[in-house]
Amino acid sequence: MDKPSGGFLRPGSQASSAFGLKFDRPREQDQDQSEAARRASRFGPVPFGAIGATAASLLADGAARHDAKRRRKNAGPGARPGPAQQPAQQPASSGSGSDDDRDIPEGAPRAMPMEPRYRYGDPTLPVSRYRRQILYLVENHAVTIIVGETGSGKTTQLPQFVLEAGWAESGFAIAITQPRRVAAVSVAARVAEEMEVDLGTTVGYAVRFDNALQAGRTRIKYLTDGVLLREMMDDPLLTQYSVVVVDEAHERSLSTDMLLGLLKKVLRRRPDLRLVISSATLEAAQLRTFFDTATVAGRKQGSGPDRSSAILTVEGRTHPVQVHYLEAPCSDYVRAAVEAAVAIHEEEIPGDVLIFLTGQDEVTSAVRLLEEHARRQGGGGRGRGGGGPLRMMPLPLYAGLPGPQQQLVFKPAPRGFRKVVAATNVAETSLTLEGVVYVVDCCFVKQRAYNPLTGLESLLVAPLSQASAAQRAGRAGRVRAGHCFRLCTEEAFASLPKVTVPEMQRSNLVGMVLQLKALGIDNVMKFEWLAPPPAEAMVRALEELHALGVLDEDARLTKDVGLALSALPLEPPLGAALLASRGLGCAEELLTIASLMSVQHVWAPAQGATRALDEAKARFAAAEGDAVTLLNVHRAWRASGRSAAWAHRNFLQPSSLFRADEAREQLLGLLRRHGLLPGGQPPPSADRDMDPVRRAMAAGLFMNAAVFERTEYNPLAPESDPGKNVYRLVRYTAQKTAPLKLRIHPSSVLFRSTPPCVVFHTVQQADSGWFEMQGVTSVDPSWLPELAPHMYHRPQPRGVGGG
DNA sequence: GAGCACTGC
Repeated sequence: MDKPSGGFLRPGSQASSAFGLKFDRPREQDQDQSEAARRASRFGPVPFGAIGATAASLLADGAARHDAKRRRKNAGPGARPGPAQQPAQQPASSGSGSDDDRDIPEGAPRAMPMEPRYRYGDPTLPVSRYRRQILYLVENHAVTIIVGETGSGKTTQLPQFVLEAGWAESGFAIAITQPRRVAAVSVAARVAEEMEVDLGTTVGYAVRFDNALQAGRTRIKYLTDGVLLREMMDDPLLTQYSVVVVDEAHERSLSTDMLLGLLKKVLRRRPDLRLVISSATLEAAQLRTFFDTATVAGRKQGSGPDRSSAILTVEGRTHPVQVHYLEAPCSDYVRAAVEAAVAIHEEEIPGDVLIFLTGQDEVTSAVRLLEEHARRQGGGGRGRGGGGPLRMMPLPLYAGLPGPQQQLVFKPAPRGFRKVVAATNVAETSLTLEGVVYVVDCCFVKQRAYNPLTGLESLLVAPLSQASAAQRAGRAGRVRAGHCFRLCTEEAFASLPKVTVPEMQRSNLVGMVLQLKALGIDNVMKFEWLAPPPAEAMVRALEELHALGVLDEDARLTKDVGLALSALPLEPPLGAALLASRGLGCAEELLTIASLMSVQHVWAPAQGATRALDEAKARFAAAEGDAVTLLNVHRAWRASGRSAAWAHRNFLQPSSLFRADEAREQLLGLLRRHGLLPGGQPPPSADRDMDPVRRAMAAGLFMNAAVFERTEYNPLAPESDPGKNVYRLVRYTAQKTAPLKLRIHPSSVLFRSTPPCVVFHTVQQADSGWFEMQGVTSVDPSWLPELAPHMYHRPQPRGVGGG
């Protein structure tokens, strides 16, 4: 590699280049700030950030409160518990000096300075200045949207404000949902500490497999959105909660979107319930529109809160990040990212570098290139201002990385070293690295895509959205002012989508429709979606559920399969396989297989040792395919006494195996509780006969049945080339263009064999366009019409069937 | 010939 031509970070220089990468003059401001500026100019001076609530309504504070109280009184029993003590009852401290010197209209109420009577919370966080406004809005609006930027403290403080205002009295609790379990647990712990209570008393959490709660005592409850959805199955109106806070709603995950749609329904029935949604800027307006259209019975009667949702913007506490773009597009972003990182290392003052790439593969090769460079340079970073030469310490980071190796990334770099972390999207939201000052962003992301015509879900590399890019850039501003290098031109960046397409619109909806049906929502086509999924995707989900026996001819949940499946925390096809296993006498085996298949990262990443990984896999490999191989793995794992050392020797991740064990226990318990397996005796086992196991797999995964068609040879390849074995989906697909080319994924134990008929768990689309089947089980094609008569026997009604 | 990130009574 060449020496950098230097200085590309210095603002003011016309343009700069590093290793042949030319970056434009840096932008003055980071995304968020310019967005804030635009917002301000569009809306005029924003009184303490409140956009949804007019200044007039805020000025009418006292009167409105009085009205609200009267209304509540008239609402009769069952009405909201209501704040006992209203901090907002304080007269507006208009014009008084405060810690906020923004331009506030004369006479408008101002943020109240922290007062000693508030016991809870951290008054130094930006959100604390908005306590009074937040409580006002929560009191008076059914829905409050808090646009809280990173570091505003909303996640920890909001529930404390609401608690102290009396919303958790008379047995009510406050729910705060998180998209990730680690977040739910760690935030709960932090809030308990802030409030000086034991975790699991006043403040608790609930995530799958784990909770710290005391019924009747826990007032602030952090939970994953999935857990809240599950709670709705028993208690559709969420009667134990007076306030539900949906955090990180802008991520627009499948379960967040579903939850918001359901909460809109709940609000109609429960005028006493308050919903607080935290979101990033770009999504906030859409959320407001969604909730504004709520027509409410309660309002006609003059009870209940204002149905127009309110938006409050709370600034974050991060440092500015300068954004740099390429002058000309690059053709290989992995190489370009490495070159940029090297240039930063050699030219810039200390501070860690975080590189965003799309996949494990890219991360591994970037780390390899960085290591090569580090070796060649003998550690030659200048590290201006660092005193002495700084050496580069390249590290990988992705979700499948075993725990101990992930930990390396979180340790501060040893003295004299600069960490350069090559990461996938984990580092965008799930994991936070301290000490990052430079972000290099390839501006692509690997994400789920769903084609309702083929009914196949796969992972594809797609251009990043501007919103995600802003989030990635923000990772450089946590400790001090930072820099973000986007590996695209500014023009190209401007043409990127503003926000990421919600998962709802690019997923298979089978699981979600099942859950809605279980909640008694019969007409799922009419459900009010925040982002309506494609009609074809809905139709396909209904067809699949019908084929699985979950829905009857009238699209109602069936008593046996439908109700049972909705109780299981499994993808419907795996759940169906588990249910089928009971009749086939192999529930013992299917419990194991379903658990392992629903846990990620069972195998450790090869990290160069592909041979060794293959050999390890070969020790468990079964001719029946990957499901039976997992069964063998689990039997050997148990025989080893669940030894972590044994797992490591066999390229298995003990943490994943333990998680699968937990899932297995949970599933077994659920089957027994619902009378689907008798208690007090072990589940039926097929022992050594794997035919029932394969039948059970086919009974659940018959949608994904494929038959061997032909071997395709590449005319240019040498004669020794084994060619590619082409499979064809058995079921009909609505895709009218070229037929799908399916093959067995190289990670499958069946990769080198050619079973005539298989069912698979997932499919992956390779760069070459091939769909590669993963989690493959060889089955007998004659089983299909037997096990799935809806799909493989009946004449085609419309779109389904055939084969 | 090789795995984005999550989640669930």
